[in-house]
Amino acid sequence: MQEDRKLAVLRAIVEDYVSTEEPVGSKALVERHSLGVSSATVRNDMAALEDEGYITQPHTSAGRVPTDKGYRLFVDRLTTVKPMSAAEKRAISTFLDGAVDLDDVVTRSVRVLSQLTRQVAVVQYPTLSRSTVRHIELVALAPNRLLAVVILSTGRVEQRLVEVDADLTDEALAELRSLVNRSATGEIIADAVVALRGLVPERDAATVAAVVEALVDAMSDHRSDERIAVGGTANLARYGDSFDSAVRPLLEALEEHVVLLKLLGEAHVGGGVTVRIGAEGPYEELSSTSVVATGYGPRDEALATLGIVGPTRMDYPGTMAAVRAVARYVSRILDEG
Amino acid sequence: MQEDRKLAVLRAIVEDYVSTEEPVGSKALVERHSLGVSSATVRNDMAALEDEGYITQPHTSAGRVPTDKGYRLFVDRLTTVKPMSAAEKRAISTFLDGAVDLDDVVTRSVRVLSQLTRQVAVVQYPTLSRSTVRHIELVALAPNRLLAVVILSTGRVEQRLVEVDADLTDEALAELRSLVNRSATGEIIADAVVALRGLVPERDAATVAAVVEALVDAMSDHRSDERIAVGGTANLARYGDSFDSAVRPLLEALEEHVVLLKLLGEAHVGGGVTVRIGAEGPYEELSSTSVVATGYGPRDEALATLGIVGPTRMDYPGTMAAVRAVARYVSRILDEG
DNA sequence: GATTGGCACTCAGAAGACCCGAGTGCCAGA
DNA sequence: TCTGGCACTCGGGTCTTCTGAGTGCCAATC
Repeated sequence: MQEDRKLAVLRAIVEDYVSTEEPVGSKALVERHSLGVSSATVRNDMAALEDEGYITQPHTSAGRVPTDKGYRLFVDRLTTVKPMSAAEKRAISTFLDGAVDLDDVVTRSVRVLSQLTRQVAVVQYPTLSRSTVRHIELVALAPNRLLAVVILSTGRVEQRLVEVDADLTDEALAELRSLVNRSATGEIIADAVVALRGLVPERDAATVAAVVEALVDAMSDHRSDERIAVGGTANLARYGDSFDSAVRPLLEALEEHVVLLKLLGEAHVGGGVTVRIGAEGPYEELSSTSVVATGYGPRDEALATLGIVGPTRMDYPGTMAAVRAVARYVSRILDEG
Repeated sequence: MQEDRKLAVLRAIVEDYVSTEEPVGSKALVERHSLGVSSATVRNDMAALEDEGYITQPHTSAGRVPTDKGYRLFVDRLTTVKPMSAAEKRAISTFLDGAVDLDDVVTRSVRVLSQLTRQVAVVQYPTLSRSTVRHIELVALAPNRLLAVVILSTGRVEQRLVEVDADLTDEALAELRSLVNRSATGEIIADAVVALRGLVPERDAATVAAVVEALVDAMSDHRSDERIAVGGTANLARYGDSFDSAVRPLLEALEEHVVLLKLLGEAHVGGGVTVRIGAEGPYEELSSTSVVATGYGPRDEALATLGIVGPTRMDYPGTMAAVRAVARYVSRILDEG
């Protein structure tokens, strides 16, 4: 028995099952793929593949279906990520180029990704942690009330209202503004927080403290770390069968951004596309869903993660290509912005 | 035949059908409600109600189900919006009080609303159109690059990057800043746009024009008008039956924010809760979904709309109460902020 | 005139019987 | 090692039967 033919059979099974959504039998296989052998031979190979745990039959006298292990082998060894067509590339870049700000980039990424893959797309907003402070602005809204705005290198803008006890003159505000900017501008978040906390004001101590607290709060706000955009949920309607078992927990996971972040979080920094198949992950309710994700960010720093969530029965090569392509374009845009 | 007993029968049918999800028969009705008459009498009433189009039977020899018209009558005449329990009120207010900024208020509203009603909640971000400009800030990021930040009375902050041809000195920037603030601060958006466009700069005409364009763009940006938060989609899993016919179009509508806005848009300004039942709306695919919505905003200005989307078969009194309560609390918070 | 008990009628959906054919495993022969 | 052949399995479609909830209507009663 030839080892590589066995792999060819596995590949054929995965491809057929993904496109037809039905268990594939030996006869159908030899008809649709030119394997050069008879169905009986294929049956022998299939029996071997089943012994090794790569495929399984839902019931006797039915065709075979890939197992998680089978998909894993397929993804790891039988897949060459096929490049996107020129038209698709153009579509991605022109669509993303139209974005007006960071939020819009994320929104558009979700959209393009879900449309390309026809799956549920998930894009994490760039995290604060590695970005640097570009500028801090203090705006007086009323004599005893001001708005602290932090502008980060990623283009993210965080704001906080600050109530102060003593009324501030414009001069005092200007002085304060330059004070905090001297300490924080150009620093990465963590250092900026330390520098701000270490400030020893000459006067207006209470006011400075209040402002610093607001700034620190804005910078270390975990809410923004956890911000996530989800799109393409309408694609869930294509699940059709297995509604309760698959869609319900998935919808719940999509609402629970913490869960989503954990799922995405497994994506490695090293530029590659990470694939988690079915029950490989920690959530047994999501045992029939896969995650395809990758990091993105300017200058190949993986500031955040994006990807898609879909049924284990999905077109992995195409999906991986789309995820990778979108991540690259987004990264490039962040580079320029 | 007594007219008010007929209405009591209709009410009983709606209530039973909503709770059991099954067509209700005459016998079950007299058992569960103390109507004081026999099932035969109820049958007569039901026949009359059916003639008038308030109820219908899915097939002969099945119980009755309310029609859209039946729900409409129920909502209009048989419902007294029951007040929320003290505990629920407390839950709403404490949860919403924890919000740190406008976006957070919206996010939390969606969450609390979907949990209270166990439906899909939709909250529109406060529109710009009626808000006023509180302050404009210009921040130099580089000599020929600046960030224009517009702060509105609703607490919304819009920002735009501006590239300018000539390098700007700090003095020139300060002058420009005070110029645009003199024209726009305190004005409602529409007037501010006119004022800014009418500026005749003494020098740096190209720069001023670029900044003004960015500001106008930020203020009249329809994207923000159309921003919407959606939550509780996991509740769709409870639809169970009628998956394709109901959930798919609904998921699509939830993705298409324009459609959602139209649905919500029907909510009147006049403080009341608006209910659109089934096919009353313009989208025939959503003929089995209802929308319960109301406006909200500070000082009873309806700046935006919030509400829920769910199956026609829903608990209208409870849902209407929840929508109203959340709208009130959000309005109050906007009042204070 | 409104209400009620009685009764014949209807029909969706559950339960069971049946059949078909796709697919398998295995074996003997090439 | 591969192939053709053959007996076997069994999920799922189809058809039939049966049951009971629910109806409509009528004559009797209040």
